[in-house]
Amino acid sequence: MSPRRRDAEGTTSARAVRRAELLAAAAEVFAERGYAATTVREVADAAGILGGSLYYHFDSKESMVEEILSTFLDDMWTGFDRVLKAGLGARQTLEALVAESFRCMDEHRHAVMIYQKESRYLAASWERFGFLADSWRRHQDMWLGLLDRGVTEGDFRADLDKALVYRFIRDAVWVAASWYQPGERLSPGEIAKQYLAMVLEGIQATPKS
Amino acid sequence: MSPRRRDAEGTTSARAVRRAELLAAAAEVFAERGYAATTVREVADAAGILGGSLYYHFDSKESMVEEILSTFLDDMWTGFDRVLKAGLGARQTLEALVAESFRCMDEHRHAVMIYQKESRYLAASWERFGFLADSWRRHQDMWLGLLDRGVTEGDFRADLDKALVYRFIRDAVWVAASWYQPGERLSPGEIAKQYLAMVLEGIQATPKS
Amino acid sequence: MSPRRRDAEGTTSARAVRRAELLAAAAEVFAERGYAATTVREVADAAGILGGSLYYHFDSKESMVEEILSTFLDDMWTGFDRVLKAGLGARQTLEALVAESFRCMDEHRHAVMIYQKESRYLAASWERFGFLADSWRRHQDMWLGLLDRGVTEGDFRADLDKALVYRFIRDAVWVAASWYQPGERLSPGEIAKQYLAMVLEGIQATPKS
Amino acid sequence: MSPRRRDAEGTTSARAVRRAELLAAAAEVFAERGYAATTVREVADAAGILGGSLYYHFDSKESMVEEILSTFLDDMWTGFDRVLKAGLGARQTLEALVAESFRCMDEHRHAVMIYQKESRYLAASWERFGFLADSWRRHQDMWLGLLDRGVTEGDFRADLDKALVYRFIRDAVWVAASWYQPGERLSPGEIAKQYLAMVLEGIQATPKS
DNA sequence: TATGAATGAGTCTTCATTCAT
DNA sequence: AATGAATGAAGACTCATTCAT
Repeated sequence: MSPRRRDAEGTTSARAVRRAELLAAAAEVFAERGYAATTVREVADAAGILGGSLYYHFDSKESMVEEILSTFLDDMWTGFDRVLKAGLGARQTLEALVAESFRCMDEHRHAVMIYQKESRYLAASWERFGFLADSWRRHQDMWLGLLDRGVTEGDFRADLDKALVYRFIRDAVWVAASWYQPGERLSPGEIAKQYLAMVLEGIQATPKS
Repeated sequence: MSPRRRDAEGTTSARAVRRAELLAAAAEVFAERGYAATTVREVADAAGILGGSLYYHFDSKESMVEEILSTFLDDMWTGFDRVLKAGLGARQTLEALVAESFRCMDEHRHAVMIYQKESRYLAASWERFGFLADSWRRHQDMWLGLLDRGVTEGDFRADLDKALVYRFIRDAVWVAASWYQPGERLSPGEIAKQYLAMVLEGIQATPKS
Repeated sequence: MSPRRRDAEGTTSARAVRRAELLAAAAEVFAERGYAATTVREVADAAGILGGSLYYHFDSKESMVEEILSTFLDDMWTGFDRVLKAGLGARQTLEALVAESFRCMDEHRHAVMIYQKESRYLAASWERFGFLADSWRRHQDMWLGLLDRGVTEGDFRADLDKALVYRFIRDAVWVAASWYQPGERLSPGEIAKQYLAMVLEGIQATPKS
Repeated sequence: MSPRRRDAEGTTSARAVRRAELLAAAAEVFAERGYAATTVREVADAAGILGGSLYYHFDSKESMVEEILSTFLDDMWTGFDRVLKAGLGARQTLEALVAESFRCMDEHRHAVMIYQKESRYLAASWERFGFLADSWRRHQDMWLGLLDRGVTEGDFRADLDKALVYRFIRDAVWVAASWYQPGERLSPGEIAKQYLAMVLEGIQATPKS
């Protein structure tokens, strides 16, 4: 029986638990220092073992990031799909997506940072990371579609360049990962609320009419 | 007049011109691939010379990024300082800063991308990059001060978390560097205008009153 | 008992043994070819491993010479100090020091050669090798002091320039390292005896009185 | 007419003068830092020109040392041969050789240092430096022959190992180059006298008989 | 499961040397 | 004669990876 086999019955085996621990350590270091600049030894140090020992659990440094990112993306798209299937209006969909994004950030903070910073480089360098480019494309389609619908339905302004708006929202939301600290002052929900306020209504004081 | 002569009167000497060319090539590659993941050979290839030849002009890979970043930051802060000294109201200051940011992005696109992605890593790893952390701090002080003033003066909404707003604007603006292509559809000025519209008024359709 | 265990009680751990082996190989090559002219690959070849593998054990080429030299100097000064504390007369002290020098040469032949040839360059180039200059100074003080005492006590001639005599002895003794082959014709003790005969009595045939 | 041609009629051409200047600068740096550790740029710096410019005068770094050393050796052997042909007794020959050695050291100090430190490495590494090994052999033959004669003629003690005495004298004399400063306290002649006193009579105080 | 020693490809950097000007 | 930009081979060092224990 191979020690690498996926656990048959979904039991969270000791092995899977250890993998998750190691990946959490790896994600933190990758997020902080950048994937390319991080050595396997640094990952191992963070996990409290020696460099070579990581290779008992993982094939390579690459397969570590891959697993970190795909785990996060699976979760994110599960969440997004749930929202998209809920049959909400454009504006409420947007609100739900932003909320979902911040929830993801709360749970996969380091993965999100890596996704932000390294996607392009990874996708461009190795075929196995093609799924990252796919995810960005899906992201774009989702948002452009939503913005279209929102304008049609009269929820969103029609005088803005949609490609610009898409990037504006995408970036503003995701870059938050780089400063967000779980368990700090603001909860993901509160941040989402304030972000939505800014995005939807702007930061300008409304003239008392 | 020999090109060898030290340039006394600010004449751009042949040497300085060559340095600038090489740095432009380096900036592009660093921006695309990431500093750590870029090899000196790739930089040299992009410049059309051999790896070792770069060391005639620069001490090290590090000193190349250093010069790229400091040149950009000098220009940026010169621009920002000009705006800040102009004695404008909070809202107009914000508009001018955003416009200035996009102008910088137009001129130093790759440097901006590097500044975005690598600042933290560089500043944390080597003392010589302390000026990056300084710049971020100054950035933050500038924006927080401006937001404060804007709220006081009644230009900006008072119900938002200022730290959040600061990061929101900072990120939304700067991350644009990662997709902005000089000479494409939208000019820096137009992008700035649309960004300001979103930031100030939001993307929500205004209810016909 | 695992060889991995940290050696608490001064047990020579496997690691320390390996280091010593590698340093012995390095010392031989450095002594033969000169430190600067020796490549890390040559050291590794001499040790039967690959270049990169040396860096598992040592930080750098520099730290290899440093360890070679400091190990030797520690031993040498331990020996000299023992002699100096023995309360012998000047002449006997000189004899004991020369004997001790040849014993050191027997045990640390390559380190001595390196000490002879590279001290000045190393000490002048890197601060970390300041201990070499210190050792030379101590050497000088020791010999000048001894010669002074010897003249005072009537053991040594008074008509010679002491600085010259010091250098004469120092050089004559230590340069022997460059031709001395352990286990050859003459033992360290015999060489010391003959050297002392020359230094003390000269090579001139004594007139039959 | 090639610019490299040897001046036909022994005229000290401007070219030859410049070569000598450059070689003097090179010798000083080689002596100080060691041949292998010295860069061509350092030689050029010492000469006040740029690295590449040296190649107008010399073929290579190697040919610089070669010329430095062969010039010195030619002079030295001319001097030694004059002494050997003078038909002196063994003891007086020895005195004359030592005196001649110190005269050479005075005139070719840096070359002597290089000869001392780099001969073995150079001779072992490149065929063109075979003349160095030849010189050492000739040296050895000369001294061993002289010592033999001196013992036979009753000038020197018979109870010493001749190979040892040879090395003793050779080293003691030549290593002086490493500390000798022309124009300091002692003249070459005085140093020679004191060295001879030590070598011949020893440093021991002679019992008042 | 983990260790620790080693591998070997690859990286940054140095430097002797060339050459057009 | 000398400059300064470039070459290209080689050197020190790094690091992902392997493997016997």
